[in-house]
Amino acid sequence: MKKYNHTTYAILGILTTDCKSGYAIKQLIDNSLKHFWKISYGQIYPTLKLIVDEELATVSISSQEGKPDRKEYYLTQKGEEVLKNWLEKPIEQAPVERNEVLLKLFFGRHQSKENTLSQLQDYKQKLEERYQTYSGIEQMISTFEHNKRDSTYWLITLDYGKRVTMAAIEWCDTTIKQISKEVE
Amino acid sequence: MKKYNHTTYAILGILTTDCKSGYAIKQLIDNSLKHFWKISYGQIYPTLKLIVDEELATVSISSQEGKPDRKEYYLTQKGEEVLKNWLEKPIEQAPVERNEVLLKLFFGRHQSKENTLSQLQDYKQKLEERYQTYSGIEQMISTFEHNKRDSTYWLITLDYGKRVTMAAIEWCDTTIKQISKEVE
DNA sequence: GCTCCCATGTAATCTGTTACATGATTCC
DNA sequence: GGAATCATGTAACAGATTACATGGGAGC
Repeated sequence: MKKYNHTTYAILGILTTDCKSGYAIKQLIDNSLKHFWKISYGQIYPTLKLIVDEELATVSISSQEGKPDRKEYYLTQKGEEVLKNWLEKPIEQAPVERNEVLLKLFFGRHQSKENTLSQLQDYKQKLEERYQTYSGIEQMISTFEHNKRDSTYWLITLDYGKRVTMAAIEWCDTTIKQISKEVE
Repeated sequence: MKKYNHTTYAILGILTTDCKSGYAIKQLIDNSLKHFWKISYGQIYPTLKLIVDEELATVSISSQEGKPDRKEYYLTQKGEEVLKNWLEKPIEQAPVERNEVLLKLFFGRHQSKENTLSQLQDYKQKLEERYQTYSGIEQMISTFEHNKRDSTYWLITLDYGKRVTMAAIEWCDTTIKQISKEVE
């Protein structure tokens, strides 16, 4: 089976939801997916074009009252097969996250401890804000979203974000303590 | 102060260590940095050229016995200032990691539970292998590296990797249990 | 008319990988 | 001579962001 890039698979996946247009796809990403998957319009529209060229979906124009027309994309049989095939294939490798803080820390020997500490404190604060964001979304889903089938997977991804973020926060704490002690 | 990209800063940082040539930079990355920062030759050599053009470093050819000549790069005053400036600047945002497993899971409603489970088990295994790798390196450093100043920062970055990986493994366990229960 | 949101799209640019080309030196 | 390691480099391609251009419709 022909290979496509990750962006294509992500968009095919989104097209199985209620989001059928380029604009709606972007909204879904900005509302829900952005914590682990971002796509810009500069990718979305060209990719939708490719998807139609490859006959993975068909387009039709939908008129809406009070709003401009929009193009709606619907997966073809072939599109569904390509998506299914990707969903069933194990990932090639766990992602290697680029981490600028670790990079700066690696050069820590050539910095003042005070600067290293302030980097760590800043990082910790950003992580705590992120954790709060995740918790807030979680609360909102638990409170308002009673469609269990939808919300379950949503909550699972949030749980991932929270756990990993919390582990990083704890690392910050430990490291800050350790380096502080060395300053004395 | 003029802005450069992350790759440039990373290379400036590496040039403060004993690694002074393009080849040596690549070795350092493959040996130590690759878990949170990868760079290919296709970036290294052009960036080194840029660094010299911008007068952040000077080059000289170094002859070695029994090996081909190599070019050695040394930071200029300006290069050191640019590096220091970057090291002191707080990061703009904590990195957003693309996660293909979460993406697939997000579309989980449209998959069989069995497939979701097998994705999770595969992911867990990859994470466990990674954890073992980190532990192995840690052991090696603790055993053989007695230069405390160097190894401290080294161990801190490894600790980060271990904590975050372990959190992800625990998430896998919880999620696998939860989804298994739903299958019944 | 102006602003805001809805909606689609593209061009320029940046970032990064992969594959290839080249050649010195050592050891077998 | 051949293989392995050391060493430098580039061209083609892939992936992604940013900024811009365009325009419909609603509400003030």
